[in-house]
Amino acid sequence: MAEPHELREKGLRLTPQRELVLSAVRSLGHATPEDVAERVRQTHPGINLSTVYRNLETLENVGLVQHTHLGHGGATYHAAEAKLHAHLTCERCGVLIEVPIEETSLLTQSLLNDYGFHTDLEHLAISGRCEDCFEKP
Amino acid sequence: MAEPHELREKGLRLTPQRELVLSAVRSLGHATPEDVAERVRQTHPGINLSTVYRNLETLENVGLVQHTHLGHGGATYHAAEAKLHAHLTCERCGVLIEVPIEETSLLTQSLLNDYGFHTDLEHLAISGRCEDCFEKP
DNA sequence: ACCTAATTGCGAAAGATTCGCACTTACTCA
DNA sequence: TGAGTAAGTGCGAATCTTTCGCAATTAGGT
Repeated sequence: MAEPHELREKGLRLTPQRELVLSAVRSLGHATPEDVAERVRQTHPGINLSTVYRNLETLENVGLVQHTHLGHGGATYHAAEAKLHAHLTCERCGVLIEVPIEETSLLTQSLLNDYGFHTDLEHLAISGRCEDCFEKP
Repeated sequence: MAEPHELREKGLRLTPQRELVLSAVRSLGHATPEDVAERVRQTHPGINLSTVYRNLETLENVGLVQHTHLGHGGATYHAAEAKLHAHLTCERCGVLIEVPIEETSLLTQSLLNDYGFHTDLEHLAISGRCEDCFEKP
């Protein structure tokens, strides 16, 4: 009667580290690998950063998490079951705005028609200036 | 009657390295700092990578070049006088498609209306799958 | 309980970018 | 035209992020 754990259903071994990485991503929303590691360390201080990286990759491969590039270097991870959304990031203050994917359907439709390009707005953020930062130059 | 050099007009000193960096960016189109360095080395073999980085930053500050994030780590630089365009990058094969900025005006308009967000599509690419890569999974 | 392959920890390596500092050089001005 | 000076350069080291190899550990099947 043991209900199969969601990780096992994906063919993954169930390790404390892996569970903690997954739940950290879920509770953090958008997080860098470093953020995730920090959160996991609260309950599992010894976790190695490599392990975090490897688990994020593994979890992404089975579709439980996703990463997005918000601008510079690092990727951020979020749970895959979160509602589909595009990301707006302010170049100035870094604030992150989530936008329902429907908001962008006119664009993705025309890119498809005109260029045969299948847009994936989840993977890369849209850059710009938020209202506040736009006003004060 | 010495006509002022464009770099001098921006208040910058005119060094061989700086001129070469600028002309490398102009002739390369979209280039990483490493690409730029390689090109500059053809005429100025001794140039240091730090110098390339510093000049790219300087040139960007005065508005002669711009950088764009195409996806992962590195930024790429292009001349600022190039026509305004958004960038589509294929996640799979990395091909880069340039799209006139008007193509995206419906999106930027609605992001402005709905979120007060001033979109800057030059700074971050739009990710997705090109036609070829979409067909073969 | 036992075996095997997956997973982890650790330290090193790789790649990209930045920084400090001493030396050089483009430009200013007398 | 010849200093003087501040910007710019080269060099090496430092950072930061991410990846890798390998030996030790451990989860899950039998």
